[in-house]
Amino acid sequence: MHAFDALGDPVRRRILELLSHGEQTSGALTSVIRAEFGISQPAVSQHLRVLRESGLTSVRAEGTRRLYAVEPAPLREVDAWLERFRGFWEQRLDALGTELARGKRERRLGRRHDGGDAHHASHHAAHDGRTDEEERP
Amino acid sequence: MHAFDALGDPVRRRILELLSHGEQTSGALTSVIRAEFGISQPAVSQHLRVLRESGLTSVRAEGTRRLYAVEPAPLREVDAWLERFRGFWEQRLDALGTELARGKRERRLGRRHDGGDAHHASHHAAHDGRTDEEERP
DNA sequence: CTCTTATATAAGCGTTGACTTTTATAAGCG
DNA sequence: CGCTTATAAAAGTCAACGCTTATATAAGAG
Repeated sequence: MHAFDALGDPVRRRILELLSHGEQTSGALTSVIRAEFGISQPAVSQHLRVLRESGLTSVRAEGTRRLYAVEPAPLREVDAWLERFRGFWEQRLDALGTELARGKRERRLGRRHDGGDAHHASHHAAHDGRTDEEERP
Repeated sequence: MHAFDALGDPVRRRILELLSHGEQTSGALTSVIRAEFGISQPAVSQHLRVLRESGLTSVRAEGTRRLYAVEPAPLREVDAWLERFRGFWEQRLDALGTELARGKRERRLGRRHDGGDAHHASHHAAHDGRTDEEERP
C-alpha cells in the first residue's frame, strides 16, 4: 500500500500526529482516537495495522504493550513527491535562501550517511493542538 | 474531499505530475493516462472531476477544450502537515541552510529549536530516487 | 491456575470508490 | 444544417474499505 493511500484516512493521519511527539503504546493511541473519533478498539488496531504494513510506523513489544513509532521513510518519499510542486508557492522566496536550502537538502539526500550517524530526533513539545479537524460519517 | 484522499490514487497523482510542467488539456492528459493505465476516457474524466472538486486543479475553457492547471493551495496544506515530520529526516541539516529555508518558509509559525528527547533512530540506506511507477489492480 | 489487561485477528456487513458502457452537451467544420 | 471532435454526466457493477461484534493470544497479578 502506498503511503498516500494510508494517509488518506483522517484517523491514520491523527495517529501519526500523535506519534510525531514520540513513541506511544497502542493503548494510549487507542484511547485518544476512541475519544476523538468514537470508534472501537479493533477499529484502531486495524488502522495501526495499515500504518505498520505501509511502513509508516514501526512497533516494538514491551511486555504486553506495543510501542508504535513513526518510521520516516515513506513520509520522506511523500515529501520528495511534493518537491516538484514547491515552486508553485515558493516562487516569491528570494533566490539565495531558496538555493541554499534546496541545494543542501538535495545534496544530503543523495548521499549515504548511515555510518556513524547514530543521533536521534528531537521533538519540540510545542503545542499539542491538532491541525486537522475532521469528522467521519 | 481532503487533498490526501485525492492524492491516494496513482492516476490522480500522475495527472498532477503531468500538470506540474504547466497546464494541459483534458485530451492531452487523457491520452497519456489511457496509455499508461489502460483506462477509459470517462474514467480519466472522473479523476479530473475529483481533482477539481478537491481544489487541486482549476480548469479554464478554451473553445471545446478544457485546460487544467495545478492549484497549489491544497498541496501546500499537505506540505504544511508534513512539516511536523521533517525533523525525522532533516535533523542533521547544518544550521545556516536550515535557518534560511525554514525561516523563510514558515516565518509565521514561529518555529523554535530545542535539543529535546531522543527516540526514533532512523537508519536506512538511501534508496529509491525514482518517482512513481505503479500498477493498479 | 484463573482472572484481568493489552492487543490483535476473524468474520460479516454497509458504504464508498474506481471502473465500465451509454448518453448528453457543446464547439468546430464541411 | 448535420457530422465530428472534445469532454462531461448517468447508471450500473464489483471490489476494497472501514466499521462492528466476537474471539484469540499472551503477559501479569493474585
